[in-house]
This record gives sequence, C-alpha cells and structure tokens, in this order.
Amino acid sequence: MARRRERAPRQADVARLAGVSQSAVSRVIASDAESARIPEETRRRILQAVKELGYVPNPSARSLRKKRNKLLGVHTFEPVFPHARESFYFEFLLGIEERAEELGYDLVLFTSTGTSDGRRRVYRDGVNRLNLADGSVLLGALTDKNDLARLWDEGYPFVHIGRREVPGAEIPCIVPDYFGVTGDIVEMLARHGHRHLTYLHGTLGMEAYEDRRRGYVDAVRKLGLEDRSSAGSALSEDKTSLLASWLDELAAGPVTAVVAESEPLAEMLLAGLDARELRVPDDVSVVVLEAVGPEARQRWHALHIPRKEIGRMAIDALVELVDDPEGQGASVVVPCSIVEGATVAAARERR
Amino acid sequence: MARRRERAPRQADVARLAGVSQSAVSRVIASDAESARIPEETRRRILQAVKELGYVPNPSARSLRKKRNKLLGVHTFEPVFPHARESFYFEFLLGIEERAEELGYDLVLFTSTGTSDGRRRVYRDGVNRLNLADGSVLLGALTDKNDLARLWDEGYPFVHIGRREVPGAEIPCIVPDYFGVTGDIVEMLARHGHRHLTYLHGTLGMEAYEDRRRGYVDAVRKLGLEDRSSAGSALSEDKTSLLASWLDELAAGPVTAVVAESEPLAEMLLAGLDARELRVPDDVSVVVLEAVGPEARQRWHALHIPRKEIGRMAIDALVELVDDPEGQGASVVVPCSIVEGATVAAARERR
DNA sequence: CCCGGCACGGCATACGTATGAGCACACGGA
DNA sequence: TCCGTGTGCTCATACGTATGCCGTGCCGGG
Repeated sequence: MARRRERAPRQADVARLAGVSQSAVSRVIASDAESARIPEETRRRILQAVKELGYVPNPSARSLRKKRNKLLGVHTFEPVFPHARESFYFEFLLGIEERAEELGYDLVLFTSTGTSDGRRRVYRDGVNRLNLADGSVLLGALTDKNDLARLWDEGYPFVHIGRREVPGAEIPCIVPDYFGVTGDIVEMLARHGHRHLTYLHGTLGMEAYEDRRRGYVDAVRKLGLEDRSSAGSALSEDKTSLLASWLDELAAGPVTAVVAESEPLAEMLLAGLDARELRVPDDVSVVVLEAVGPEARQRWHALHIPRKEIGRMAIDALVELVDDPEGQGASVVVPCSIVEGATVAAARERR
Repeated sequence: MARRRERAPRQADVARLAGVSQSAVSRVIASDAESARIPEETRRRILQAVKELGYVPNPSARSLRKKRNKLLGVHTFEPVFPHARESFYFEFLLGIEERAEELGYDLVLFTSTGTSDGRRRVYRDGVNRLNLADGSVLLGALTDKNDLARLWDEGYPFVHIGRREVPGAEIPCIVPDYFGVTGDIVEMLARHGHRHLTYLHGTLGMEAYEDRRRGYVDAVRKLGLEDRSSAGSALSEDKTSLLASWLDELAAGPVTAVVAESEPLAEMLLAGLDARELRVPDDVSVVVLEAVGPEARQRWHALHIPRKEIGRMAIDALVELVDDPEGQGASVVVPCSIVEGATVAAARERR
C-alpha cells in the first residue's frame, strides 16, 4: 500500500467541488459573524466538500495574509530541558504551556539558534527566527542585551521574564518582586532578633540578582541592622581559599544570620559551618534567595517565586501585546513569598 | 520614546536601497553555491543594505513558497509539562530538543488542541494544526487511533514514539524493545532461582503495554516457569477489595517474584506485602516495568528505557522522512536494559 | 566582422489565503 | 417605471519569497 502523498487540497479544490468560488470557501472557513452573508444551504455544501477532501488550511499562507499565526515563541538563552528538572525554567514553562493551551495558542521552542558555546542568540547570521511566532516570551539568566535591543528596535512583540534594563528601550518584563521580598526576609530575620547579618554573593554583576542585593541593603539600612558583608563574600566555587577565610571570619564574628543567593552557595556554607562546629539554625540562621524545588536535601527557609503563575502572566501580557499593536506593554511586578523551612531560629548571643 | 513599529522591511526595500531587483536580493539571501551567479561587489552592496535596514526574512512567505519550514512539531496526546517531572515525557523531550538543536530545527509544541477532558486531539474542528510544521513527533499513552490513521492518509510526515498499530497504515514508530527486555527480566529472575512468577497488570487493553505482556508470557513459557497471574492481577487503584484478595492469594501461594507494570502498582504491592509480614526482596522479588527516575522512594529493579536516546532517534527518523518524500519510514526498535536496584534476591522456598 | 557562449541580473509568476470592491438580482415603496 | 436597499456571491489583488526563463552586454575565437 503506497502512501498517498498528493498535493494537499486547497480552497480552490473545495470550491470546485462545491461549485462556488474560492473566496466563498474562505469566507465560510474563516467565518465570524461575517457568515451572515453566506446562506445556510451554500455553507453546508462547502463544509461537505471540505470534509470530503479532507481540506486543511495552510498556516503559512494564512499567516502571510493575515498577520497572525496563533503561535507564541519561547526563547531561552540556554537550552531548556537539560536544566529544566532541577532549575528555574521548569515551572515557568509549566505556566506558559498551561496558559497558552487555554488561550488556543501553540508554542514554538526556539532551539535552532544554538551556538557552539551552549548559549543561544536570537540572531543567527543576522536572521531572526523569532518572527515566525506572533510574539515571544524570552527568558534566561544569560540574556543577551544586544539581542534585546535589536528586537525592541524592530518592534517585535516580546516579554521578558525577569527584569532587564536596556537603555533607550522599555522592555516589558514580568519581574518577581525580589526587592520587596528580600526586604521582607531581612525584616523576618530582625523579628527573630538577628542584628548582624551577612549576604552571600555568587558571581558579581549578574543583573538577575541586582534587585535582591538592593533589597537586602535597603532593608538592612532601614531597620538599623548591621551588615557584615565584605568584599570577600562574593564567592564562586573555584575560590576555595577565599571561601575558607570568609568562613573563618564568619565563625569568629558576631553574625547570626546569612542571606545566601543560591542553593549551591548555601550548601557550601552549611558544609563550612559544620566543619567549624557551628549548627544551623541554632548558631546561624540561613535563608536562600533562589531555592529550586522540593527535592532539595535541606529544607531551607527560602524565597519562593511563583514561577508557574509568572509563566501564565507572561503569556497574558504577551497576548495583550500581540492583540494591541499600539499597546506599550508595561512591566508587571509579581509579589513573592517566603517559604518556611528549618533553617531559621531565634538569634542566640555568639561570642 | 515611542516604539518604532513600522512595517518590517522586505526584500523589495533592500533591493531599492541597493539599486537592484528583488530577485537579486533573494538570490543573495538564500544563496547556496548559487551565489556564483552574483559577483562579490553586488553581493556586498546587498548585504550592506540588508544590515542597514535590519531586514529579516519572513518565514511564512518563505515556507509558502518552498515547502520547508525548518520546524518540527511535537504533539503529545496529554499535556507535557504537568507530568514531565515525574514521568515519561521528560527525557524524551530532552533528546528531542537536543537533536533538533543540533540539526538546526525549531520545535513547535502543539498545545492549542486541548479538549475539555484534558486529552488532546490532532484535529480540532477538522483543522489539523500539525501541518504548520514540516513533520511531527507524536507521543503519549492515549494516542488517538483515528488521528493517526487520518494523518497517515494525508501523507503527513510523522513519527510515533512507542509502537502503534493501525490497520492499513504503516506508522513509523520508534519502539523500545519491551518484548525483548521483559523476556530478559524473566530470564534474570529464573537465574535467581525463581520458578513461580506473577505479572501485575494495570488497566487492561492499554496498547502501550502489550509488548511487555507478550514478552513476559513468551519468556515464562519458553523457560518452563510457572505463571500464577490470574485475572485478578489486573488491578486499578479503585478496586481495593480485589487488590486485597489478590494480595492474600499472593501471600499464600508459592510465588516468589512479581513483575509489576508500573511504579504505583509496585508501591501498592509493597505496602500490601508489608502488611502481610512479607519482605522485599527477601520473601518476594519485584521488578518494575515502567520506572521513572532516580527520585523514586524505592530503588527498584527496573526496566530502563533509553528515553533521551529515543528522543534523538525520533528526530533523526523524522528529518529523514521530511527530507525524502519518497521514503517509507520504517520503524526502529531500540534495545532496553535492566537497571539493578534493591528489590531482587535469590528465590527462597516459601510455604 | 560575426557569432557563440557566458556572466549578471531583471521579469514574471506561483505558493494559498483573506478581503475590499463590486456585480447581478430581488423586492418594496413611491 | 425608477430608485433604494439588501442579499449572495465573484473578481481581483495583496501578502513576501523563490526560481525558471530570458535579455543584455562582454569577450574570445574563427
């Protein structure tokens, strides 16, 4: 049985079979209230022919003619799935998929733009694949500013998850309220009696963390607490000696609570404290600013980002942008909460 | 600063700026070795104009004209992400994304086709969205046979992950060798001295499990073992009384090894045995035929499906199908392995 | 001097759909 | 009779790109 692979039927074929013109077919297929102009009888004949031929609209032609595709893009600046399980992306995507489905949109995952270094650019040899979709959600820690600026210039409708500032452009972002919730965390620590805090950085200059850093600094100042963060508190995994001296300082000093930027950092901290006979939370309380999920070994007190909800909001904002070409697409700030774990206790006098 | 949102530049605009015709621009843009026809000087002028205007090809027009899109579809008959974490889909997608990226394809996630019952159909009001992509990978336990048959009739290029038989059609499938590996599992149990086995079913009639069931029956017969599966071994979560009597029978009988179709079933089994003072693996060995990941509470002996690899192979098969319209697209059988856990031990005489 | 051949690039058209403009006809009122 | 108002369609065209075909100009050989 050889497989049928003739040309797919077009509206013209349907029209011939039904004895009408192609435009009549188009009117019936893409009917709104417009259908008023086509009487029931003709309409039925056409639909009959459609069924008989197994006609199916050609989306390319359609979107060439109209300007809509019912397609939303998702561009991540790093591959999605490899990390999805433990990280970041997963819950966003969950919300994105859910909401897109509700609104009757399909999703394009832009995977073709990988470069050899494992990052992704929007523009590959100057070609922007994104405009295949009506609009796109962008996300990723390693957002490329040039890409963002260029997209903006082109007037392409997109939304970014997470705040990104580009001079001269007003990127519509869905931003978790890191600033606010980090302040809340500091305040919560203060309520537990902590007066001496320190902030544990990852790599400096990561825009994604700016709001959290500002929120911390701001709240500490406002509450009259004492921040013992030193330059040395900017740690990365390869600077073990630096880490050691920082830990020694911490062990010696009056600090009773640490705000750690990420879970890996908190793990390192925990191990280091352990080696110095200090217990969490009895001696030192710890809060994590980027917890990942319930799989963590430790039940951290942590900042909770409503990722799924953010994914949904991103789609809503994007669709609004797509539907209204005049709209400016303001940014949205989404409140975050603190998830209670087992790593914060009342401050205890040290030394 | 109002956002520029003029009409995107077309090849015609570029042409005007470069002082050539639209077709010359097209020739330069979509150049292969064809570029020999355009001398370096003109070529540079055109590319200069392209850059200046920020021209970007319109994918709809392109794919209307040619017949390719560089777009591959992924259709799951159930929503992907909600289950992805614990289940099934996740690793497939990982491979699919990886391979698509390597080959320079983008991925469309078909999410628009959801019906109210949470399942998904390819055809919604008779419209097949799939042909937006050059071809698609289909997957899902709840595959709709009608959809499959219709797609096949239309000559649409697609690949199914998992075996699906449709009379009159030769669906290209990427199928894990469930039959073979289930046989291997039975043989492994035999080597451990087990002579009396039983097979724990989920809902009957699920095509996805047919191969495993056949593999079990076949191997048991071939090795001269005794199968104590009864009709009662077809269990679902709501038939607790049935389950109880089945467990009693198991506890009483000579069976020393159970082959369980899924992890939830195995969990129920474990609990039931526990309540009857039977230990796994000391009294009863258990192997699971659909383990999910490393997150499981129990380290099951289990069937391992190389999901990521299968995802990759699906893309390869699909691309081949897309590239060669004449190709028949044969099915591929992928060998599976047994992952060693802590739930199989040597048989011990019972009763 | 003429002609063949080649390099360069324009012309025209096709892909399939959507839609404004307009045509033919019917009907009703003046 | 004539005009105005609908109804039920068709006609023609635009969307942006790719590509077969052909014209033009140049060069080299005979």
